[in-house]
Amino acid sequence: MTPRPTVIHVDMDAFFVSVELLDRPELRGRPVVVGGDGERGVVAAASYEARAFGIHSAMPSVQARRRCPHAVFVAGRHSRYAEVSARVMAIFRDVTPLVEPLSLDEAFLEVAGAERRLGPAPQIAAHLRERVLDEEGLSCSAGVATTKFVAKLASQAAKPAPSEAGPVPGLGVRVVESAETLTFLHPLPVEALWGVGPATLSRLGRLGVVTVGDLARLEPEAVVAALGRAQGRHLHDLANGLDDRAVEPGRRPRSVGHEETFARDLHLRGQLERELTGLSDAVAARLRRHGLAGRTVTLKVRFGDFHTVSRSVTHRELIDEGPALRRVACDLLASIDPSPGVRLLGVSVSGLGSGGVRQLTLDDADGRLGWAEASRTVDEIRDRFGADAIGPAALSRADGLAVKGRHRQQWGPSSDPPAGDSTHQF
DNA sequence: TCTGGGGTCCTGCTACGA
DNA sequence: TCTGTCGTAGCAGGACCC
Repeated sequence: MTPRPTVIHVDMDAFFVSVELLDRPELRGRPVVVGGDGERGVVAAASYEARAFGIHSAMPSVQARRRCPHAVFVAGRHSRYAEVSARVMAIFRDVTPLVEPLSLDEAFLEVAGAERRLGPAPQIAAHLRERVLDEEGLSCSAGVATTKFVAKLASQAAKPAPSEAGPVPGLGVRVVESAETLTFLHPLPVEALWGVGPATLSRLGRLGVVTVGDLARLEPEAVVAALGRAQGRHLHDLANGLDDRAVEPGRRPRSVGHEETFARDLHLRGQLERELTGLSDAVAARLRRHGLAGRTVTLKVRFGDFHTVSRSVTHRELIDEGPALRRVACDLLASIDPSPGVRLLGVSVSGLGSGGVRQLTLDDADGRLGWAEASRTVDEIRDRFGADAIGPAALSRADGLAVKGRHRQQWGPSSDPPAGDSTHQF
């Protein structure tokens, strides 16, 4: 018996832009770009009107502005998108508990268990679209298939298309029956497969692969020889419609990190150590919010020429406090010469476990105040007054150098960094 | 023509203990 | 005691995704 399609992939249409248009309806019908507006900013999302000018996400903002000088640039508001996303995900969970969010604006749903109540999967997909539109005023596209990756490709096939005359509505829901899987997949360009980026595309190109069908027809050994064992087998399977990954609700994060590109390169170790204070504080706060702590700390440094290095160290103790994390990060920074100019600095923590157990704290170093207690108090203040209400005193300075609210802009340094600050310090 | 920030996963290398 | 091998963990880098 052929399997029925019961996996749904739902993808919000131009999500960040659509949320902005909810709050600023006067911008409807205009090319709108959400993202960083500084010289080093990038586009996070573009309206279909902006896409008609060739603007797409991850494009440098300066390039987007050149392509469409009359576009409206809007700074992103991550917390607002997260808030709307949570309500959309709640609608999905109302239909099935088996929801696997991929990002703020898309998720997989396994609906086999909901079909008796709500009808076959294509009907459920249409029902979900209606509810998201009715309750949140947002449009989304859905793909329905027997496997996750085909459902994802199907949702892309259901999306609206940009055009100079405005967006052309898509199917809304695209269903790929089991028997239809290969005829759907094989004409697609091979880069449509999840996991084929520029580097893999170029390697496959050397084998004469252009479409998914070309890849499917190759011997698996040839693909493995070109791409390595794991990726080669995986992509060859996908090209043949094989994907046994299940929808996994409630996946735990494997790492938590924070990184920041500076408005201009930093050359002095002291400047970088100061930045590490803010980054470590932000990472530690997020770890605690999720009830997590980690053993491995990784420092990422990108130089002005885009050359990027990382240094990591694994400790016995779990870390979830800013000062302890900063100390480890500064130790890692000591092995790097910043004098050529550092463009980006990042701190991440992996090897995660449950937080709230014995941790590496400043108490170990100098026997003073318990930072665990101070961290909890900081968390409570942020819960009440917002993420920027309190911050490390080391980040308070008057020269405005490369400092921005850790929780404001996410798509590159602003062209107009916030001056001064009214936060409490510690 | 210029490349953000949040992640995941894989590979190759090295160190280390059995 | 020395040498080789194997498995594993840690580290660094790269590719990819949204």
